[in-house]
Amino acid sequence: MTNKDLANLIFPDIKQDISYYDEIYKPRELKEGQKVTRFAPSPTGFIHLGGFFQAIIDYMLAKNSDGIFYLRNEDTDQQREVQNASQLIIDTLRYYDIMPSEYEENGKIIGNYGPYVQSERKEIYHTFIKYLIEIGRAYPCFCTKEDLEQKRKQQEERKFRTGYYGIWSHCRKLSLEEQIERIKNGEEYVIRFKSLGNFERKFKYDDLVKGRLELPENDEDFVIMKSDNKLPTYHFAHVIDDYLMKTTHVVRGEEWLSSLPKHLELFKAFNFKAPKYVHTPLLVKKEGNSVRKISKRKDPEATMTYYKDKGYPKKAVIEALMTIINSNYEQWHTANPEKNFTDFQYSPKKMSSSGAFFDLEKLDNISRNVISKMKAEEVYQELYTWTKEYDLEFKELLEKYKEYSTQVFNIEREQKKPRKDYVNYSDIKNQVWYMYDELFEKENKKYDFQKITDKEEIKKICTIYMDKYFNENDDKDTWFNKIKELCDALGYASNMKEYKENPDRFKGNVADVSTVLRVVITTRSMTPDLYEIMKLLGKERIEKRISLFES
RNA sequence: GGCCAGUUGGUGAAGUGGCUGAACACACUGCCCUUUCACGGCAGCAUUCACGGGUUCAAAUCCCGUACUGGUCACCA
Repeated sequence: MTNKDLANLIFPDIKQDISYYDEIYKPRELKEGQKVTRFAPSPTGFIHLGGFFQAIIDYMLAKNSDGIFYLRNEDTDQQREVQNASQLIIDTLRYYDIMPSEYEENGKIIGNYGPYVQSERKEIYHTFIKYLIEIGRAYPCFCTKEDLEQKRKQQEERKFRTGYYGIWSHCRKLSLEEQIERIKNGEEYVIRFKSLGNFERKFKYDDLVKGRLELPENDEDFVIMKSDNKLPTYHFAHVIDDYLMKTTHVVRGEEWLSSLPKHLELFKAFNFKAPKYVHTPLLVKKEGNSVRKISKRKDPEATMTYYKDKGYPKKAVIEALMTIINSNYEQWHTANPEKNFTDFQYSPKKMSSSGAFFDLEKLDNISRNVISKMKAEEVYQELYTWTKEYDLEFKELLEKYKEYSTQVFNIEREQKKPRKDYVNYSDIKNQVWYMYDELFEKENKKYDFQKITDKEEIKKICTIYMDKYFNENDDKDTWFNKIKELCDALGYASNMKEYKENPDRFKGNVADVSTVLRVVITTRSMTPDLYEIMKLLGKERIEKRISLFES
């Protein structure tokens, strides 16, 4: 009886040895410095903000070095797998325009290192596991859930470290004969890695984000192949795939740091060169006084669909994440406004190594800036696209009044200091609804008058203004001068300085009078430039609104 | 509990022994500009870098200890 017999018993169909795959997956022809990165999510639902954050880093690392970014679907956990999730992940990457150059979609493999779905790579993993068994570095374990549970209890009681290691690794000591016999008897088993490490021994490791680390060696005989579906665990699949797919840099969350010794020992057992690791800080959120990982279940903003639903421009979302990734990104971006974010040189070393808050307020601010820099036509297009999915009523209005809407969005826009009214696309309607009669008329109007609230006085101001002063063709200065004339005629101060010096001499000032007009026309006391609003609405509609108010 | 990591303002953070009397951005506050609101401009906002000790002429930066926070300890990734 030899290890080889055991290996053949477990994997009778595997004929090739591991060198076979070195023929298939040749080293990539990389120039000096080119990086190969990957995004490797498990398809358990919508893409998570933290995952997306890592995908951007992967993408940056690859683009910065003119390297390769690929996508691998880690679907070894069929229990938690969610239908369509893998498609959703691709859709999100496509939506944000950070597409990998190698991936698998609808069963179609794009790239030479596939398949890129782990469940399709079973035979590969089995070949490598078989090899490990042959060289005596892996063995079957027949411990049941109950056995393990009991072992853990004992360890806790006796204040030992929990885990399957050293004297606690029961099945490691089984004889070859017994192993073979129990398998032949049809007993359930997993395959465990046989660790040679010593927990008391530390080794130094340089992580690209965290810097120098001191970690204990792994001594656990962790599971590398599951019993039911014979798929590998993450630890094993990671090592094999990133070796075969020639990943140079592994970007993953820092929750993986503690299992790094396992991975490193596996790489060593195969005599593979390990990739470099970029362990990114977790995205956290404040809850009361404590801080916790941002969670899909509790936080709507943890799911990438949130940003699409709200209508944040893609650029804004990426920019917000980039400022967390490297805080000097903002300065770079203001200095190079026309450049694409991928031109920025990302540096893992400059990344904060502690948990980062994703600040929605900051996102709002970035988003305002992004939208304020767009041309009116672009706002129209983006908004229109958004409403198709989220606001059909508004979509119809946009269709009906395309030219007009573009002009509305252009109020105080294409100028040196554009307004920053719009936070995101879902917010625009709240800002411009009064520019559309359809929306204005059905609105339950609350007129927000400020200083002048007497209805008769308001009527008087409106009537006299329309009769004697309003002219559709006036330019802005003439328009304002006429408002001032109106003030003089009615006993309001047309000059603010004069008013401030002698407030008692006047009934009010030009601002108060403007506010009256503004509120009657829009119901709001705060709007963009009244002149432009009136010009767009036109005489007829202004009159209609005045009479609507009076009735 | 073991192991690992982190701790600079309300937030993201710059910072690797003297150029920091702690950048920059967001938020906040005040003033100015002004037909409102915004925008913009100006100013303010950490006498101090979790705490305690040490090294040094000099420490947020190096060392030790303490506290707190987070991660991990699955046939989940």
